[in-house]
Amino acid sequence: MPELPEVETIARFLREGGREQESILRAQISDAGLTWRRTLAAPEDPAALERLAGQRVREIGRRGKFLLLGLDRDTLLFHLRMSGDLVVGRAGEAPGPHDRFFIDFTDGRRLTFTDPRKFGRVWLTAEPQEVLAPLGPEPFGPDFTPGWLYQALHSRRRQLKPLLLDQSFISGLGNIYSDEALHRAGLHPLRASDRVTPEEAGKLWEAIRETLSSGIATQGASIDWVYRGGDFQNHFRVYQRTGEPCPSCGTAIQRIVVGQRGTHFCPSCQPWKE
DNA sequence: CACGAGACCTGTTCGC
DNA sequence: TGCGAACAGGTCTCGT
Repeated sequence: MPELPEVETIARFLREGGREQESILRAQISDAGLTWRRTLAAPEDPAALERLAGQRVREIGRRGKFLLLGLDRDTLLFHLRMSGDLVVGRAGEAPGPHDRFFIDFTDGRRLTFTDPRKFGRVWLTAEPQEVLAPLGPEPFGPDFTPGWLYQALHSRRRQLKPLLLDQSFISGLGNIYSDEALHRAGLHPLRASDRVTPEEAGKLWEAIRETLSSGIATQGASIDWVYRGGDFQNHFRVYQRTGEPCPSCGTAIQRIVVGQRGTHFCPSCQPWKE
């Protein structure tokens, strides 16, 4: 599930609350539990989770695809990878089969990290910047400008699709939103980054922001069993629409594999160029 | 530096 | 109906 809009949606839900659910801001941790060892990326020793007890949630944020819980002395970072999710429930209940990590609060609630495929990771650290350091600019941050994008595209020679997926280039895009953004920009996914013109870079800049904005506005995409609530899957232009007509021109959407990822595009709106 | 393959995992859907 | 193959929102590591 989790690309920038889905993680942002979850962060807002935890911060602002939702149906029947109050914010976990200021909730105080009483206990923590780990039911799948490898889910904890740091620290090495799970016994160190004991230091969570007593700390309160002071801040809830997102950086790229990381969800951050700022505590009194530490930060908890969550990366949901392919199938992770964060849900609020009652403390004391038996963990479900896919629950990997949880923190209990003194008010009787529990925040559970659930993740069927076990790819997700949690970091507990006083230095979150060390985990986040490799990330490229935030798509809605001040560093991400059309001019920056143009020069960054030209500082390397990569195919556009894998480059957009590279979190050290730009943070937050995943397979859905990169396909959607390239379609909006009218750029072929295999186009060489250093061949893009300033005008095309400007289009791509705008397409990335518009695509992510509509994803956030619809509370992310829910596909299969993995995610709940969002509606962006009903607004896909190309993603998982192989053979269906392009919403702009009617041409059949094509699927190719790029960097081992399914890639969807309109051969007419996104023509191949050297 | 760029790229492809394999690894890490489980669950669902597809094709015969 | 059954069963193996293919596929899935991500990222890391290794070899070329």
